[in-house]
Amino acid sequence: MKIATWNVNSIRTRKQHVIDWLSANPVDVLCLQETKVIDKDFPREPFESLGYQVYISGQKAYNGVAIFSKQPMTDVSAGFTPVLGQELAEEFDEQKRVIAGVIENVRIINLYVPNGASLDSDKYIYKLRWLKKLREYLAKIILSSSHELCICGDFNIALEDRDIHDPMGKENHIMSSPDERQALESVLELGLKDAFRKFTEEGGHYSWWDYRAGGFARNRGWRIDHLYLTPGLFDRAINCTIDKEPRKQEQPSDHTPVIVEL
DNA sequence: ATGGCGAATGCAATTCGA
Repeated sequence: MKIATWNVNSIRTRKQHVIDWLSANPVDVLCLQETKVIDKDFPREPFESLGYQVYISGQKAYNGVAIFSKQPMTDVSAGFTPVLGQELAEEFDEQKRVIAGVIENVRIINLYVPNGASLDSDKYIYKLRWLKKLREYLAKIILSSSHELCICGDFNIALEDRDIHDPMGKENHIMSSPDERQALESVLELGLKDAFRKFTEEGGHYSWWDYRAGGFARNRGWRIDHLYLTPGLFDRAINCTIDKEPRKQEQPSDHTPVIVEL
């Protein structure tokens, strides 16, 4: 089974890119972030025509997540509240950042973690609180179900310096500050391992490059899109790669797909 | 890195992203 994650930065703008990529790379599951569209306007048809079930949780202009799956998923849910309760709805589920479902005894949880803007921003506080809530959400799921987990998506965090093209002096930079790294480490302590690092130790491998200042051409990137697996799945992983091809196309997303093969 | 680029909204200029 192949599972991929890709922040497309608007599914309407990137529709043809995703069609082309899926035609060439017919993965079993594709998790998308930043779809940026309300559910009734999501372009379902081309992906259903490619043989995918389409599960979406979107909103106007910002955020938005989706899962495309070759086989129907069970127990599909959006947001934290189906697990943690309705009292969180306004604070955490107004922004559409979580969609999950089960396929072949694997629970796939697709995330778009808040960016945080900068360390002096209220959005950074929200990012840290959101990650703490994510930990509660995952802990409860782990306690109440026997499925293996694949937690994937745009985490907006480069966990280690080798995940950044130029890590010097990035302690106060969003996506690499100690507090947000610790918040993610705390999530991973539940028993999740980075699929990409099972196969690749060296730096220089990124999933996002800034549109500005020729970021991609100069490979000035960050590895912030991740696939984290519970131990049973991690053992089953036979490959995990970053496909830079879509980032080379005209009018690309600033992110590119990451794929794990189980 | 002061900004640089791109998308959405909505129709010009602003907000957001990372």
